[in-house]
Amino acid sequence: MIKISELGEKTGLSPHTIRFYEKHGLIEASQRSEAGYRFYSEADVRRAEFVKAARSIGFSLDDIAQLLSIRLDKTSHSCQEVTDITRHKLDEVNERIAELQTMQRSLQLLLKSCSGGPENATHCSIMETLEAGSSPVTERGDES
Amino acid sequence: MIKISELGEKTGLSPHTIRFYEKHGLIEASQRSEAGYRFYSEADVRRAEFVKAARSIGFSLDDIAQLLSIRLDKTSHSCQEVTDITRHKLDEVNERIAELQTMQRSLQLLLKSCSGGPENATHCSIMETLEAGSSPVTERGDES
DNA sequence: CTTGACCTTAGAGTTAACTCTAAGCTTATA
DNA sequence: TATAAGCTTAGAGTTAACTCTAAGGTCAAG
Ligand SMILES: [Zn+2]
Ligand SMILES: [Zn+2]
Ligand SMILES: [Zn+2]
Ligand SMILES: [Zn+2]
Repeated sequence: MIKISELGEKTGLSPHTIRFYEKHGLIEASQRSEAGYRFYSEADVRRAEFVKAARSIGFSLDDIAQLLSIRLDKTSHSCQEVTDITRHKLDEVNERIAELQTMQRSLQLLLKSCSGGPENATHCSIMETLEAGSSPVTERGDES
Repeated sequence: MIKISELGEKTGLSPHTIRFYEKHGLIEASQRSEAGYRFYSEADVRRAEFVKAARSIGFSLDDIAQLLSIRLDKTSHSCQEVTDITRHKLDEVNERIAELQTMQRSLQLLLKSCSGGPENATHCSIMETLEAGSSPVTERGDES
């Protein structure tokens, strides 16, 4: 049985974060001392490590709550349930990457168009593009 | 001179958002009616469109505040200042894309390892990977 | 018996960019 | 002159995942 700071060291989570996860039902201390100190078993540590691993991959706390409930009773949950959660997360990630890549292209085009030199910004093509009200990537066929 | 809802139609921003931007110094109504109604000039519209364009590209409100102060007096600001802001934003975007791509690879590997079928999750390789405490991408050379 | 490190709780603060609510005033239209 | 649409403000709520604070209790070492 280890205390919260030791669990923190083992998992790389801060005691604050561990308590926060507990409040959200992700982590539990299977024992408390008389004074109320949390004590964690080996199984508690494994659960906390599971949470940490899932978090590192990018799962949300809600996703993790679902994965943990599957973990608690694997026989009554299917691989499909697990892949559904995973695929859904992957979809979100793909969507976000696509959005960011659009920004990336816009920013790269802006940078390519401007010298970046010490001359004043009177004729800066970045400013001009923004003033034209169009993103440099979205600028396809707006008027005839 | 147009009212706030018309500015909203022209820019695709809601009146709420326009007032929010005003509170943060991005947009201003150059006139108010006696009753206090905001009235926007052509120049105000162009400024709002600038904000909208910059926002669409992904600039933060703080970035936009800087770009606007350059726009107000282009002769005393350089192209370099403009590219600095743009490059800094691009760096952030690139960094975020890299993080998301790491997640993407992890999630893809997880999905590849699991059948996703209706069998129960007792031997689910996704669960096993998470229980091993390692992300499937970060799993290089941890022990000897 | 006194430090000092660590633990407890409830609850507030952080970040970004909105988004909405309440309560009341204005304005155009029928 | 109603009625409805639209405007005003201040301020609260939203989201996610922490992060920190305050005020106090516990415990091992010297
Ligand atoms: Zn289920
Ligand atoms: Zn330039
Ligand atoms: Zn400057
Ligand atoms: Zn599986």
